[in-house]
Parts: sequence; structure tokens; C-alpha cells
Amino acid sequence: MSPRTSTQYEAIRQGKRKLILDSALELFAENGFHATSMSLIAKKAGISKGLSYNYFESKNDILEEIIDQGFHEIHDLIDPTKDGVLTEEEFITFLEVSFDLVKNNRQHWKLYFALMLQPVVSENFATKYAAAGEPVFRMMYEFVVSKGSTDPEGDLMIISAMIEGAFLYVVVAPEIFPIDQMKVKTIDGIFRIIQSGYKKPA
Amino acid sequence: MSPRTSTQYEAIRQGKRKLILDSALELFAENGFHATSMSLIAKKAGISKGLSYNYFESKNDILEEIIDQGFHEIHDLIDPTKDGVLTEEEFITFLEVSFDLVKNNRQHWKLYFALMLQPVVSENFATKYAAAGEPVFRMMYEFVVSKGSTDPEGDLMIISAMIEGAFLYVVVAPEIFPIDQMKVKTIDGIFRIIQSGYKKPA
Amino acid sequence: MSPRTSTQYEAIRQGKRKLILDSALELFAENGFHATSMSLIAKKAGISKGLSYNYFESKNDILEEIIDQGFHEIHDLIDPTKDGVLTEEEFITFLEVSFDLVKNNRQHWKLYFALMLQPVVSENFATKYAAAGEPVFRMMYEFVVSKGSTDPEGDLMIISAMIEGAFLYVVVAPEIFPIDQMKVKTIDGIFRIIQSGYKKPA
Amino acid sequence: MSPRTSTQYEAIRQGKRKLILDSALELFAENGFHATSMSLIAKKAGISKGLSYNYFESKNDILEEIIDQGFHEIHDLIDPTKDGVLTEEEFITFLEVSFDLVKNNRQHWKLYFALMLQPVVSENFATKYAAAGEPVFRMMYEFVVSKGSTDPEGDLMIISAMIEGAFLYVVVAPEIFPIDQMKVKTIDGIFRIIQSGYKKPA
DNA sequence: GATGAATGAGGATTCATTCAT
DNA sequence: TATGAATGAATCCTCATTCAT
Repeated sequence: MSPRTSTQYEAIRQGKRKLILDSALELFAENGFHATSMSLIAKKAGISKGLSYNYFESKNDILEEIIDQGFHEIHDLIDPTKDGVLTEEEFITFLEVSFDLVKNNRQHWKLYFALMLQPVVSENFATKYAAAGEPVFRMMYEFVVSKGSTDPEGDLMIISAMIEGAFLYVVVAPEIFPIDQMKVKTIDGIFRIIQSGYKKPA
Repeated sequence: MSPRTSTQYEAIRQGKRKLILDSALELFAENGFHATSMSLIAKKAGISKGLSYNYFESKNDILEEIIDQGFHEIHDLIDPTKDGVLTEEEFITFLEVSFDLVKNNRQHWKLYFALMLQPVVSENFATKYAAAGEPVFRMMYEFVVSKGSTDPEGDLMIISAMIEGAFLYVVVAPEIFPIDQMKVKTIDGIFRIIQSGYKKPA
Repeated sequence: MSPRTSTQYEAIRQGKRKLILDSALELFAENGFHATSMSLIAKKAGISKGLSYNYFESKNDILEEIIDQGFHEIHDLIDPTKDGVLTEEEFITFLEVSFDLVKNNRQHWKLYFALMLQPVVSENFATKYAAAGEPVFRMMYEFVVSKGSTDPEGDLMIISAMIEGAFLYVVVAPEIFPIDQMKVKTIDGIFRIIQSGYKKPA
Repeated sequence: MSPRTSTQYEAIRQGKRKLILDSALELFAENGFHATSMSLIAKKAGISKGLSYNYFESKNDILEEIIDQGFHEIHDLIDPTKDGVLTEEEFITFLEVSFDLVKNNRQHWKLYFALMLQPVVSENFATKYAAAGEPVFRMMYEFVVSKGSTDPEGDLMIISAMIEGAFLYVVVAPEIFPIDQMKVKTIDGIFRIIQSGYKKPA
């Protein structure tokens, strides 16, 4: 028989890659990076241990790929916001999309929180995290300024904390903190902060 | 020399125990439970590997003890709040003490966040966490109700998120989010939430 | 297009075989048998891993083939010498040809030295080596006898050692021991040995 | 019970270290570095796999240690020869001691020959080898010069080759090339080289 | 003939835990 | 109480070899 075409091979590869990444993400998120063995990832993906190494150089490589994947998704969200100041509506949309992102990628976010706490696991996590977060902080800063904040740094802090805390809660205990409810309440909360003690810009 | 009294021996034992627990906490918090070896804990504590097993049954046992210790501290904070409704002043004090607790036990908190994300590591963490958190939530609930909240559940969510997020930030990146500043801003933020959209109770 | 004749197919097969053998030889010689993977051999030969097994049963099979190939070459050199005693000129020619053989097959020789040291790798190496070496030793023995050696065994030993050592040096460190210079000096040395302490045969 | 004294521990450690090194040397020499597994080394040493890592950081570390050990022994031999020109008697003694060294450390030498052929295995082997060999070459050079050699470089080459070849033979096939006989014949051969075609220095 | 995905056994290494002293 | 040698299971990773296409 003739061998498969390279397109066929590519399809197989992409399929298996995704399979491995998905299995790994779920296990990393649930049990942590160190507690997850390559055997387990392979078993969950329904392949042999050895094959995993046909697709990824190392367990760490899998982690890095997952992180990249996640940051790519975040980047797609952030990108449109990059230039200019957001209108109130745009800001709300941004928050809603963010919550939806968490909702649809709970495991990614669980993993990110874990990595944030133990950045040692991934060398470049901290760097990437900072790079990804910076435009968001800047955008929010400009928004509160545009709304007449008299203490933009302080307001940024509490708003950020509120968002981060909300994300953490919905990721860790979605049954207690249902994400859709959290979304509404958090957005509401942010605007209550903004409306309190702000001066209308002249 | 006279032989030591059993009280002296007990004091020595307690000292060693604390030494081991402190070393382990620092390492667990910094590198994670799985990435921390018993050898390293023993070396950091300045004792032999074997001796550690004289004080603790297993590595997991050390973790459980650390968790217990931490919840005990939290309990001491919470306990006085258990009966009756807090005055505004008492509530502020509670928040300030809480932030100070985090400030003085950054590693404990880092570890708690990590465990919250991967409860698999400690079997009874989730149970204890819920048990410890419940009175706090109840107390805060009653406080916002007493302040005339029209949506106490919703307000509780955003206030909790704000506190949790603030704790997470100061624990993970204290150089970017200095705890004392965070404390002031967060308490301020909580009251801005409470003051907005509340009806004065009749 | 007309289908290829079976002769053409055979030529292609032989070409591929040689490609694989050459690649393997270079890698075995440079990095050793165990440190060389089939993947690497295939990649160097520009074919797929699977195809290698179409030409050779196993990695060991490749090694055996390389060894055979090498002994075949040596055999061609030795063969003409098999009957009768060599003249001085013939002996010199033999030595020169031998050195040229090493010069043109450095990798083969490097591999042979390695195998000589670790005969475990190839089951039949020792047997073949002895078989190939025997006529050479015999021929040299007869030559020194014909030159009037009073201690042919002893002379054979030091001459053999000189040659073996020269080969080893030019194979391992050709930049320090340039082969052409070594050739001249070694042949010169052999005759200085022969001329010293020999009795002219009556 | 009280623990062993540190002297007792040290004795245990030294004994085990030697046991491991000896086992490893024998296996490396016989089967090669790559073909020797840590399991096998441990089994031969009569200990568990894990314990080996209590004494050596890695398999490579064991190899390096063996190499160091060997070079140390060579160094002890070479050292006294470092200053001044050797008398004939001293030179003979040097050669005899060298042969005895090989005789008593056949496995070390087998390993060295193998490493010489595949220096990739040990990073610093080539460096150390060159460093250890240099004074020997220099000493021999000065000796042949002192004996009136008209071509010291050339003579050094053939003498070195003779010695190296003799060592190789006795290491690889001691039953065919008995070392004591080789020693006598080689030393004899060297002097026959020196005496042939030398001019008596004026 | 030709490909590369897939397997699984084996190998280096780590580490919680035990044990003789 | 205290030590660190010792164990063995578990883990990451490699690689010869097979197989569907």
C-alpha cells in the first residue's frame, strides 16, 4: 500500500495533539502539574505513554503549550481594546466577554491561578502573564480616569481585586458562586464603585 | 547533670515540631507540596530525615497539621464575631485584623489558595475550609442586611470577591499590590458598595 | 513510461542499502552503537524509519553487515598474499596498502577498534576478527622468519603492536598523527626492528 | 539506640562507594557505558538501585569518578619523571612500571581505550587524557634525543605506537598476548629502534 | 516500496518511608 | 532521641520495532 498523504498525517497529528492537550489540561487543572503523571495523561487520551513524546518533547512542553493556548485566547479578547478609551458600553461588553471566557475555559483558568501561585513550574509563565495583563490594567485605568475617578490607582486596585476574586470563586466553587450570577453582580459592583465618590469630569 | 524533666522534654519536642512545620510551610508555599521533598524539609529544619518521622507520620501528616494550625489562627479571629450583629466599627476592625493576618502569614495563605485550587492534596481541606468560612460569610451577610442592603446575597458576593481577590493579589504580588495600601482601598471599596443603592432600613 | 525492469529495481535497492549502511557506519563510529538510534540513521539516510526495516531486520543486522563489508575489504587485501613467502618489496607494498585502507576507511576502523574492545555488541565479531587476522599474522611470521629472525614470535609481537598502535593513533587523532607520516615512520620502524639482531639466514 | 558515629558512617560510605565504582568499572569495561544499566551496577554491587544515587549523582558521575581515579594512578607514575632527563635504567623502569600498571588495571585501560574512541561519553576525558599524556610524550622525546636520535619526532611516533599497540593487545587479548612477555618484547623493541640509525651524540 | 503513527519494554532518576544502630 | 544508609515504587523519557495505509 502507499503511505498516507501528508495531509492525512497532518490531520492525525492535529487530532492527537488536541487529544493530549485536552487530557493534560483537565488533569493539570484538577490535580496539579506534579501530581499528574504522563501515564495518566496518556491513559486519559487513550494512547500509549510513548506516543505522547511523539507529540511533545516533555511534560513541561505540554504545560507550556497549554499556557500559550490560553494566552492566545485571552489575547484575542484583549486585542480589540488596545487603542482609545472605551465607552461604558464597550467596557461592559469587555467584562461580559471576559466572564464568558472564564465560563468556557474553567480548567484553563484554574490552571492559571495555580501557576500564578507557583510560577516555578513554568519558566515563562510570569512573563507572559504580566504581558497579557498589562493592557487590561491600562485599559481599565483609562476607563476609570475617563469616568472622573479621583483616585484611579486605588479604584483600579479594588476593581481588579473584585474581578480576580470573582474569577477565582467561579472557578473554584461554581456551585456556590454560579458564574452568570457572579457576572451580573460583579459588573454591577464595579459601576457602584465608579459612581461613588467620583467627580464628573468638567 | 540531672536528667531533664518530662516537661523540658516536651518543650524540646514542641520546638522541633514547630521547626519542622515552619520549614515545611515555607517550602510548600514557595514550591508546592509535590515539589517539596522530605529531605529538603529536614535539611531546612536542620535535622535528619529520619527524625522527621519521629514527629510526623508522613509528609501528608505535616500538611494536615499546617492546615489545622492555620485554621486555628483564623478561628481565633472569627470566634469573637460569632454572636450578634457587628457595629460598623467592629466590622472595620474585623477587616483590618484579617488583612493583618494575611500580612503576617503570607505563606499560610499562599498555601491555602493553592489547596483551594487543588483540594485533592488534602482530603479534609475542603471540609475545613467550608467550616471556617461559613461563620465569616454569615457575619458579613448579617452586616450588609443590618446596613439596609436590598440584595444581601449579591452584595455578599461582590464583597467576598473583593476581599478574596485582594488577599490573592497581596499574597502573590506584594510588590505590585502592597498589602497596607490594599487594606485601605479594599475597606474603602466595601463601604462604597454598601453605601451605594442601599435603602436606610426604616 | 514502462515499468522498471527488475534489474533497475535491484539497483535502487542496492543504492538504498548502501545509503543506510554508510549513514549507520558514520554514526556508529562517531557516537557508538548504543548511542545511535534507528531514527537518526534513517534521517541521515534521508528515508523513513519504517523503510530501514525493509532493508535490514534489525539495528544489529546493520552492524553485522557493516562488519562483513569491512572484513570483505580486508580480505581482498590479504587474499593475494595467501600463498608463498613475500619478498621485501611485496611486504612493503602490503603495509602501504594496509595504511591506505585505514586512511580511506577511517570510520570502519574506528568501529572495529570499538568492537574489539566490546565484542559483546556483535556476537560473531571476535570470530571473524580472528579469522581475518590469522592469515596476516601468519604471513608476517613467515616474512620475519625469511629475514632470519632469531625470535619470530617476539618480533611478530612488537611489529604487530607497532602497526596496531599506529592504526589506532591515526584513527583516533589524525591531526596529531598524520597518517602518511605515520605510514612512512612505521614501515621504517618495522625494518629497523627486522634489521636489528637478525642473523642472515645461511 | 544512638546513631552511628560519623566515623562509622564515613567507613560505610567509603566501602559502598568503592563497591559501586568497582562494579561499574568492570561492567563499563566489559560491555560499554551505554550498555551498562544502573540496575546492573546495583545488582552487581549487591545494593538497591536507589542507593547508588545516594553515592553518585548520576551514571555519568560514576564514569567521571572512575576516570579520575585512573588518571590519578597514572599521575602517580608519571610524576617522578617530570624533571630532568632519564637515564636508560630509569627509562626501562618507567616502561616496566607502566606495563605493570596496565597489568593491574586491565579494566581501567580497556575503558580508556573505549573512551578514546568515543570521547563523546565523557566531556572532560579528552582534556584529561591530553594532560596526562603530554609529560610522558615529552619525557620520551627527551630520552630519544639524549640517545642521539636523528629523527626524534619520527622515533617518538613509532615508539608510542608500539607501546599503545602493546597495551591494546594485552588489554584486549591477554591470552594471546601475555602481558609479561609483551613487556619484555616491547622494551626490547624500543631499544632496538633506538639503537638503529642513531648517531652517538658527540 | 514507503511513510510515520503507535507500542511497550527498558532505563535513568527521585523520593517517601523504613530500619539498624 | 537521632542518624543517615537503604529500599522500592513511581516517574519521566527513549528507542527498537511493528503496522495500517
